[in-house]
Amino acid sequence: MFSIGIAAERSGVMIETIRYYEREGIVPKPGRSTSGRRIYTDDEIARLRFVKRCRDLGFAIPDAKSLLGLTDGSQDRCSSARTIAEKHLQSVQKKIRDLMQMEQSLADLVTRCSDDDEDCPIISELLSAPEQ
Amino acid sequence: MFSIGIAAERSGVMIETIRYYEREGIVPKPGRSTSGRRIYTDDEIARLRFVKRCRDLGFAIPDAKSLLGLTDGSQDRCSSARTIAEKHLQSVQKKIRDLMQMEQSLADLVTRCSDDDEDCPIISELLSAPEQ
DNA sequence: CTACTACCTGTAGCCACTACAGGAGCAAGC
DNA sequence: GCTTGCTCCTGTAGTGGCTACAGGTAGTAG
Repeated sequence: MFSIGIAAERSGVMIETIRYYEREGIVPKPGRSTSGRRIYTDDEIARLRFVKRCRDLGFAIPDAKSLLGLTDGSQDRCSSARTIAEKHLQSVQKKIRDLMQMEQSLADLVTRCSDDDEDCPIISELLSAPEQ
Repeated sequence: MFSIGIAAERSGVMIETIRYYEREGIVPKPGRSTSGRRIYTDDEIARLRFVKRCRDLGFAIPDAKSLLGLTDGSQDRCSSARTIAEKHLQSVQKKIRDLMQMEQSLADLVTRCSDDDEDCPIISELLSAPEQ
């Protein structure tokens, strides 16, 4: 049985964030001491760590909640989990593509920039009207 | 002289966003008609488009504001612009690296997932305690 | 007994919008 | 001239996922 501070330390989730997760119903409410302090079991700390790992992998909170829901031994856990993970993987891949496009455009601008104040490509290209 | 609707259409910035930019001082306040409606010049629409392009390239609003400030022919525009762009380029590259790391981890999980409910790697790896 | 923590609740702030609610003005058709 | 419907106005609240207070209580160490 652990205090929220210990739970934070062991799960890697900040205290304020733990309370936020509880408020939002992402993790179940833990027990309380007589004086009203939260008391966490190992199991509850594992749940917090689970959510942290999901978040580190970029899953949105609702996805993390769904994945956490699968840990209690429901049917078709694996295919459900894979569906969520594949969907997320695709969105990560799209983000990477978008960012690489951005990177290309930015690198172009920076490369072509040659301290010529009269024709700075960064300024002038951003200013130029699009063909629309 | 154009209404906010036309300005939105020509700049690609949504009406609500234009008002937001004005409120936040990112673009200067346009003139008003006698009945209080905003009136935009070509120049002001070009500024909106400039901010849009900056945002599309992922620049933060303060950066977009700085870059927009350079369009009025200040000294060292080009090197100032390049400094901002290089810094942003680096942060984009870092984001790409982080996302590719995520992608790798996710792809691993999905690949190793084989509909085995007893040992779904997505669930079990997320649940397993880290060595810490 | 005092000082210092760790904890509590509730609320506001972050970013960059987005989406209302509730009202006013304006142009076109009847 | 009157209605209809469109665009515009202001002001405020919501989004996601936290993070950071303010102001208070409880427990512990010296």
